[in-house]
Amino acid sequence: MAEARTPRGKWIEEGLRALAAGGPDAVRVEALAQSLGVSKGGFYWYFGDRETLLGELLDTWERDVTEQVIERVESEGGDARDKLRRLTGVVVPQASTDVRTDLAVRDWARRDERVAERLRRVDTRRMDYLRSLFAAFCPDEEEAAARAMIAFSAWLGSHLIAAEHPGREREEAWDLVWARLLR
Amino acid sequence: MAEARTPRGKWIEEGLRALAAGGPDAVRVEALAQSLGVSKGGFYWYFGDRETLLGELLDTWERDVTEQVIERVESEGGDARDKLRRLTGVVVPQASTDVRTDLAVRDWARRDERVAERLRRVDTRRMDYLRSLFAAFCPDEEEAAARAMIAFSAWLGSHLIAAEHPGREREEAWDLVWARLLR
Amino acid sequence: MAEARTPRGKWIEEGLRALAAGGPDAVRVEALAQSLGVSKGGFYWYFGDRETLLGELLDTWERDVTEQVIERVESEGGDARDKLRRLTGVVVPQASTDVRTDLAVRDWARRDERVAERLRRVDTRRMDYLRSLFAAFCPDEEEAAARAMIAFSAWLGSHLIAAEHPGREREEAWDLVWARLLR
Amino acid sequence: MAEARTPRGKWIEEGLRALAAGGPDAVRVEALAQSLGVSKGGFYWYFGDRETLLGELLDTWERDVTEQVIERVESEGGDARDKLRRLTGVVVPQASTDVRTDLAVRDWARRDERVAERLRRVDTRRMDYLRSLFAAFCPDEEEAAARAMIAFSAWLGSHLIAAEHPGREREEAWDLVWARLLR
DNA sequence: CATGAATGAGCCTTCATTCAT
DNA sequence: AATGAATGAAGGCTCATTCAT
Repeated sequence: MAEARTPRGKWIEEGLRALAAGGPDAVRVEALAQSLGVSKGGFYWYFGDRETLLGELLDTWERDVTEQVIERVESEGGDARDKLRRLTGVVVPQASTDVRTDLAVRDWARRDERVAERLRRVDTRRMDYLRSLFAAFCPDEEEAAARAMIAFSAWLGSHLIAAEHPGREREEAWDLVWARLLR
Repeated sequence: MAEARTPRGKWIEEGLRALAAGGPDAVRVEALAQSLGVSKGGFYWYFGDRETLLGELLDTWERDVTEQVIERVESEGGDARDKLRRLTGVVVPQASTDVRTDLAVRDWARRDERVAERLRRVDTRRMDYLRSLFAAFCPDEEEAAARAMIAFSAWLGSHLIAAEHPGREREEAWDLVWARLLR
Repeated sequence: MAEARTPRGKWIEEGLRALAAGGPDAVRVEALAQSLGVSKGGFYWYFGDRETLLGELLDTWERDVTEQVIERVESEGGDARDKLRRLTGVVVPQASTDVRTDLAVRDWARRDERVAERLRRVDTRRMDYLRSLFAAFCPDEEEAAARAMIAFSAWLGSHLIAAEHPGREREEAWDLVWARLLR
Repeated sequence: MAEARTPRGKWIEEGLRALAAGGPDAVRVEALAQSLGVSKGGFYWYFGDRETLLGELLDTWERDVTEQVIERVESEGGDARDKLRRLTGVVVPQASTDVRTDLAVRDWARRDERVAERLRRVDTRRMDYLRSLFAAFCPDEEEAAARAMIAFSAWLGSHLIAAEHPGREREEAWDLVWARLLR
């Protein structure tokens, strides 16, 4: 049994990389093949179809940013505030958990209802988790919900907003926002 | 001299519409022509090539979401809180000020440094304005900066996060967030 | 208004030629373009789709081998026997009425129900006409029907059967068959 | 020495099936392998390349529709008319003697001179046999030749002509034709 | 200004074939 | 003999662009 030179996983990995970098349109069979140093034909051995790959990219992303991340955060213990701090800091050397992948999927969802549905599922799952963490130290349910939303928005916003020198060091401003959320 | 059947502005308008709906890749010369009910010939008369149109779309967007919006908000008077309230509510039947355009540009910026530069300029301008409004009733400068960021993030986030039933009515949660910012 | 260098009709003509020579699979956009001395891209100006061309080839063939042929045969007068003689001899410098086109369509029909349906329509029309001609001098209806079938089969068969020296000159044998049908 | 899991004959059988169903273009190595439930590796073990298989399909077909059929018809005795009746009715559960195979080969012959040559050989052999049978009760040699041709054409035609309701029941009309040939 | 037509590059997919195991 | 994997040559389709009128 010969080992695959370019196993299925490699294609997905490269696909996620491309997705993060350039959105779904950048997930081009030929480009992936070239990045992997193989001929594009080989792609079809595994996937039959570009659509299929795209679907599996979403599958992988979905799993990694929900179950996997939550598990990781939970497994290390600590109180809700610790977990929240860890959550944003989860540095995973995985294309699927790259914020850019998240942003790319969000963009994609705006044009494709199937993706939108998935995103709804994923976001609902994440918001539920976030809210539950905030609820651990926010007596008011509404307050917890609001903080969860701000936290999520802030995470996205900090990667989306391009403003320079917003008064003082950008980083510091976000740290302040974050500190207030954990108060 | 007859009026142009399809003046420059029409192409830009349609271009912005396409950009908002499907991102830069959706700004296809042929598609625009079809939407306008003309052949693409006229397009090349005005723009020479697709890149040029794309550039002008950004020009238009840049002007509309900065100067134009600020002017409009300022011209109607009131205190800073009034202006902030108006800011988010600015309902303009213009493709350029559609949030989706903003999101599309943000996505685009991730792949194109030239767009990123523009976005930096625009975001900086907006953040400055936002911060100045918050500063009007926030004695602490850091606090004003933090609120400005949250406000901007919340604006984007409320259109980006797809979670369903975040505890209670989605709208209400965002209203709460907004109310806290204006406190 | 510039004259099309390669008008729609040219593509159809070339398509029929390819169809006659190699069956539907030989109707390749690229091959046609090359035969016409243009780039394959131009094809899509007219047809949008290979399927569309294929459909129009059938339309053209259908019209040419029914209405057109019958009209031509009828217009020159004479009695039924004259018309029958003319029918087989209709030498038209048109790809659509080339026997090979007929055979190609027949082959195609075996794999594609939509084509089969068309062929049924066409064959029914032709058989009706054939039968009506035979009926003009065959008192017995059954006899006319049988002769029509033999005539049609003979027409196809004479182009399909590849046997050499069937006893004597091939041509003569078919002439004999034909003579008996007109008796 | 284990038996071959998929012996040579299986490939040929499946190949003939594909040929009958979709013509030579449908004889695709991968498709055959899938039908046989194996990978295409074995194919190249036996045949080296597609051309070789195609050649053997023709070999098999040639043998089966000439020697084999004639032998079978002869072996059961009876007079010429009996044999003729049996000839058309030869129901063999073999892909090679399926009329569709015959039609496919005929189509193929139009595009490939090598196949055309084979078909000539086969048709000559069959016509000779047919003529000899008719000659047994047709004193006139020309008459026998004509009937042989009509018989052959009718066999092909009855499977080729798609007309509906040719006056009365299709079947009956062909029976009448056949009856006249045996008169 | 605008149309009809055509070009060519780029991408997706299929399939015969090859190769190491 | 057979499998999993990969190659490369077609061939279909899209789209920015060009050009003559």
